[in-house]
Amino acid sequence: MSNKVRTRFAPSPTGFMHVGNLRTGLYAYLFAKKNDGTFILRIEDTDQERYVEGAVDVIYSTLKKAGIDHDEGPDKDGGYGPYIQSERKAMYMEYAKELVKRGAAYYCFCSKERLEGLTDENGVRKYDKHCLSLDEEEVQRRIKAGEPYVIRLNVPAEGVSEYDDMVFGHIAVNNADMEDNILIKSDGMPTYNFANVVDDHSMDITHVIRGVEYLSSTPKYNLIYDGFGWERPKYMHLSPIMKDATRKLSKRYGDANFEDFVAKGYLPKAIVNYIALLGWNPKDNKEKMSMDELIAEFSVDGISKSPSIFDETKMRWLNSEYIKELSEEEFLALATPYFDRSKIKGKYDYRKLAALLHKRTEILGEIPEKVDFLEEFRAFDTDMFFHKKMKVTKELALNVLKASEEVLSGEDNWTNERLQELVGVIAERCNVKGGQVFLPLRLALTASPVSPGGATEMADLLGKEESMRRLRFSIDLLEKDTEL
RNA sequence: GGCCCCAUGGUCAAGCGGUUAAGACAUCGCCCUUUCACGGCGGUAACAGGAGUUCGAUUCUCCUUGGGGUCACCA
Repeated sequence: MSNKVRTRFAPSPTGFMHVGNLRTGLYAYLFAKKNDGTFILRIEDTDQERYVEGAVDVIYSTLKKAGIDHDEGPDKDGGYGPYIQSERKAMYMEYAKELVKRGAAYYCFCSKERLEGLTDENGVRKYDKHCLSLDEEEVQRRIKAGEPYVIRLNVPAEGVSEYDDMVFGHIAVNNADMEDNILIKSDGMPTYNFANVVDDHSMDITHVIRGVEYLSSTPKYNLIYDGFGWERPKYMHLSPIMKDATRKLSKRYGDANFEDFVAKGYLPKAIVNYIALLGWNPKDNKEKMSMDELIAEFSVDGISKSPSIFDETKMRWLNSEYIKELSEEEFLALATPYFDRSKIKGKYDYRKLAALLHKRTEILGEIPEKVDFLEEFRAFDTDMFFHKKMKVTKELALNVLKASEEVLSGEDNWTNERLQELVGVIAERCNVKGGQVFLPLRLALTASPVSPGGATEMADLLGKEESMRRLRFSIDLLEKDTEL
């Protein structure tokens, strides 16, 4: 047993990784790295009911994408294996027997019927230690006779169990409020409660980092450690991430999985950065942080005790910050699959498009809707041309567009730079300000109040032929409208 | 229902007895290479309520209210 910090992340292979769960793993990782410790991955697959095929691979790939590297795990033996709970089955019964010997646990033969009879008016049931009084001889006789049995924890009938949590502080629970939980089920398999303690101890876990749902049952875990005479680990319980004030963010809502966010166009780094900030904040208020910075800044006193509501809007912002710092090449590479998924697949200059979109993209997933207008030009509401601040009216817009048609139709050097110059010419001819040309022109070409670029950039992208076609179309539309 | 825990703007949150109660996101307004966006600047907005303790409470104590968790042969 060394003094080195050892933390673990013990997910169940039940499908995609939920961000709340990932955050727990992240904190365990950050704490270990911050303290020069070891971070261990353990797969808790004892619940065959919930087991999902391929889910173990999801755990690996999620951790890899998130940049969370485990030092030990099923694929990285550190001498504390096996790291998959189902492969550890054999050891638990022996440990349980040891605990019985030490008087901290006992055999129980009570029938389901008898147990149900113990239910009180609130529907709450607490085992009455009925089998605790059985003597050794009778126990052995009944086991030999093949009677089914479980092994229960022997919680003291009186007194208080307490411990100090690293984030919640002192926690005290009356022993009388705790039940003699089952450690070994009648099928000989351990319950989670027991397996967890045995695993943590045999893997030398020094700091147990997990969700608050275990806060009040931790005294029970401690009773097991005490029963064996093992040193208790330190505990760090984490408040949940909520969907809103009353609902926990959970798999059931289907929108909280790491993979789902990646699919929507969030960069893994941004997701990790955001969830790191949910429930924890560094002393200096820094928000955008790399994994190395997170490790350097991480501290337990920055962890908050109250639940945090997941705010996707803020994560979008953080994601846009990460996108902006990408190089043009990197952005083009990331955007290309989204171009291919949009209506403009295979058309237009992706590089040019990417350059325009780069600073205007919060999440990659919104790229298709931002470029679809290139292929979807149709009748629109001409009220868009009315702009009070720019002093643009439909009439003015019509004049400008007509002049634009004349000027632009004779131009063969169709580049952004040249078009900029021509806007000046048009403005002069109509005796209006430049902005009064840019605005109507941009609207005429895109049929949309917001576009991924200015008027000339849009014209450049569309090419002369298509630009002229749209210009004509918009003029017709406006003429028809202003006549009425 | 018993027990454990939590409580600062719409959201994340700083604050650890004396502050004009930070900052970020969102929102609103203004500015900007005359249009979109980016960017810059600024505004609106909070200590759940009530008793104490104290010269003085957002900060400490208690109660109320609200919320979360937990009471399994699930993890």
